[in-house]
Amino acid sequence: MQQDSARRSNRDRTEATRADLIAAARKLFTEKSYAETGTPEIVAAAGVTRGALYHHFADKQALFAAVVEQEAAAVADEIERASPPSLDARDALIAGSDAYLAAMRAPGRTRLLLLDGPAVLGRAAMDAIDNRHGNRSLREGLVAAMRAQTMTRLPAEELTALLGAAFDRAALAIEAGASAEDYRAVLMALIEGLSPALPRAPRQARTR
Amino acid sequence: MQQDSARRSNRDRTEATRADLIAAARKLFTEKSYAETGTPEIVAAAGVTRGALYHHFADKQALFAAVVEQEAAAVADEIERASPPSLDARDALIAGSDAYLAAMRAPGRTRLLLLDGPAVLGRAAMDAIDNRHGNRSLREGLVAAMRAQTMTRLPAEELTALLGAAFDRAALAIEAGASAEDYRAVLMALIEGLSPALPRAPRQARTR
DNA sequence: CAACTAACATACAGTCTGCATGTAGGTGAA
DNA sequence: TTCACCTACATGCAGACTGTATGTTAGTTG
Repeated sequence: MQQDSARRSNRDRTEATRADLIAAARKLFTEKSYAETGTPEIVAAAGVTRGALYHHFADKQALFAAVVEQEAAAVADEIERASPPSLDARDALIAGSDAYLAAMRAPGRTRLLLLDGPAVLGRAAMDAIDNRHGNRSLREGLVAAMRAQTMTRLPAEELTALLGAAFDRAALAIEAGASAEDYRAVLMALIEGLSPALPRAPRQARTR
Repeated sequence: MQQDSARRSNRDRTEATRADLIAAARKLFTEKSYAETGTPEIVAAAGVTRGALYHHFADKQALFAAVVEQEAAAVADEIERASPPSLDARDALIAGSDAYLAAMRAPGRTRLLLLDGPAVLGRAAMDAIDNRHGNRSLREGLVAAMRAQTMTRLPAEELTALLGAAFDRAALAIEAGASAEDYRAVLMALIEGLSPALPRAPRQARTR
């Protein structure tokens, strides 16, 4: 009778414990920083012991990586949802940009993904995560725009990385209290600048 | 007789000890990371005890901040030396850009200034340091170019931050083994894109 | 030269990480 | 069904690190 809560398969136990740990760690890593969050605090919040943590994750960094991966996926999801394939290249790029900036306003996300992430996991590992999630959208958008002849042809990988870095910096500045409009304007000017052939219509409505 | 080494004024002692600590910390912070470098290791390399460290610096972070400040100043110095006021706005911008990318090739500098710095000190503190040193050059270059009508007028603060972020990302990628030429080309295209009125002459000299 | 202060060295308390060992519960084969 | 095995944890421990408090020596000042 008391089976319902007591009787759980090993796979269910693993899944639940891992999810609890990731959720607790996510909350703490976004409220404080990676360095300021200790594993005793995490496991207390998750309702398990440190033994469970070190059973499921190689070390504190591995748990952090799992949190980052999940959070990056969530951001990418918000972007994809905001820029459906029905939009043309330029509009999709703009919609995706705004969705990214909006998604990064979630408390603590900028520190998790843009400060602690690169420092703790390294730029290489962080690039791999980005390329699986957030930057993938941007890259596809840029490639589409270049294919549609609305953008100068440049190496996609490199352009994605640099524009992505600019977006990241804008997100950080906006969270720090800077004007979102100003940063958005500069970002758009940077992208606009890569569209050579287009007449320089100042602020034409975006119907296409 | 043995005064020469034994007899030192307090100010000399302080200066020497602080310099030794900063130098030792700089070496270790650039070889390993901030987190992987312990204060026992630093003071051993500097030839003092941890008591001296905590006498001169509030904590490990404060020592790190001093190292970052010094390193940022060194980078800014290399940039300024490469872009004298005799150059016109555009040439100075290009020379400064190349000098920055060259300066960031010093081993460990990208991690110190671009990964650990922001994560440990926070973006706000890091911005303050950048604005005193590296970014100042870039900002002045951009403002000069905008004044000379060779660049679209945009908010200087924001444009500097975003272009600076792109430069930073390029430096990281280049250190990771990416093609310096490709990243340089994309950076130049981004800057070039901000020069609207100019005919799209590929590489016209720019006497004014 | 005497009082005072700055520049350290030493010792200690608290906390953290990672691992090694122990145990209870789930699983698969006979 | 049962028994051997394995997975999922809990507990305890070793090493290391940070920051501070206290003690000592060397410089400074009236």
